[in-house]
Amino acid sequence: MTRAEQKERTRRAIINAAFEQLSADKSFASLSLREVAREAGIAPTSFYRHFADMDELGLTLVDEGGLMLRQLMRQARQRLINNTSVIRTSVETFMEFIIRHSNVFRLLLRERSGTSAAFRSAVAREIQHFCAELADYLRKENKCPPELALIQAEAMVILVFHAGADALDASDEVRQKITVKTILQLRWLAAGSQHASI
Amino acid sequence: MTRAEQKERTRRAIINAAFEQLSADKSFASLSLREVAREAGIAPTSFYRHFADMDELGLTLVDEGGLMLRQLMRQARQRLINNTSVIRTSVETFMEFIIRHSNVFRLLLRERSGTSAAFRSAVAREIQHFCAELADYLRKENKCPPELALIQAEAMVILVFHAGADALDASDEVRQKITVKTILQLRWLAAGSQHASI
DNA sequence: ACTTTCAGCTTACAAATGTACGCCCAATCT
DNA sequence: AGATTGGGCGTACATTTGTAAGCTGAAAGT
Repeated sequence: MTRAEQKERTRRAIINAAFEQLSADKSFASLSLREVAREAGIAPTSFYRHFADMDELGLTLVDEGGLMLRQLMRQARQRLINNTSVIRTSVETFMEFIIRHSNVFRLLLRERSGTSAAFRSAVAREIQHFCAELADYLRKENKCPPELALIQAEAMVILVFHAGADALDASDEVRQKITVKTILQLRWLAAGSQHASI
Repeated sequence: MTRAEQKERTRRAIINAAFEQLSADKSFASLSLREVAREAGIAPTSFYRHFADMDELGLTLVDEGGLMLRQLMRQARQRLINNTSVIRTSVETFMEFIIRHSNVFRLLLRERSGTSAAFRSAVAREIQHFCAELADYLRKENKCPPELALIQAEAMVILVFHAGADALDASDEVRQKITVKTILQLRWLAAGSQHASI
């Protein structure tokens, strides 16, 4: 095995260990370097061969999380081809994401308002992408004026994100109700912005 | 000075010390018992004379923060008497609150998605109050069906909360833009729910 | 007047953490 | 083949943490 391969392998081990340890009761801030190293199966000091400190690791996690989110969006758009309602499909896809990758979503959710400015802006950037692409869609579909489309998209993303946060701790049944509720809220927003622009 | 008075006084010193240390870079979770005790001017072990552990202190802080929020709402309603727009007044009052008590707002914002289930539900309860009272207002004012009013209120509160989070780090100018944007979003919601119920 | 209560203190300790330093050895380079 | 590089390790240390145990003195109770 080449040296670069091995290095990349332990780097992934560290990243995976960190994602693994994140949970409802454990935020990234409460993760210690030693803990991560232990889970990754390396000595504490070996950590520094890959990241300067925990912050650097954290930013990597946020980037990867954002990437997953964007992949989710593309997945949702693909589904749209054979389906009617944008809003319903998007919300349902999002809900599937937070079930499958709840730790990733929790990371984004928490660091969005966390103590590190770098983390906050990293998450903000990822969400920004999310909003921009949705706004693009709204412009084409509903012919909103450009700035209004972005404002509408932002509101929608906020509502979906919050719904996801609620759904994290909920049972399947409750999650279903949250989904329905969120769809309703998004439709109001869509209808309201249409109505107002006339 | 009576003994009970003195006890209450140091209890407040602890609470104030905790609020004092909260900031953009310092979450409650990153606060240590010793740190709080130091700031409050007592020995670390004396802390236990007032709270069983840091969690108990934290829940007290959340309760006090929620109380402040409800007081804010009453204040907003009082203003309404001499004013026309509910939405504008509410958003502006909220913005004033997060400027005056940014540490309190940050606490609620963070613990809403924090690592302690007890904290999360405590914050959720406070926000619930917020939503319920707004829903009440919407029912009377706009004659929405009861459940729809609550759903609308929840969406509005989420949007205002998020706007507050954004405004925390922003300049006066940017905060003004956020305010305008949020008002627009809330009006869309109001219009959309009216439109849909017809 | 005396006893009891109890907020606050000092001392003490075990556990965990970040990280500096230096060794080792296999992959890589010359 | 020999020299170099660099990922991984063990040891070590200073800090910080939560909290247990026991003392003190003044307020409150009798």
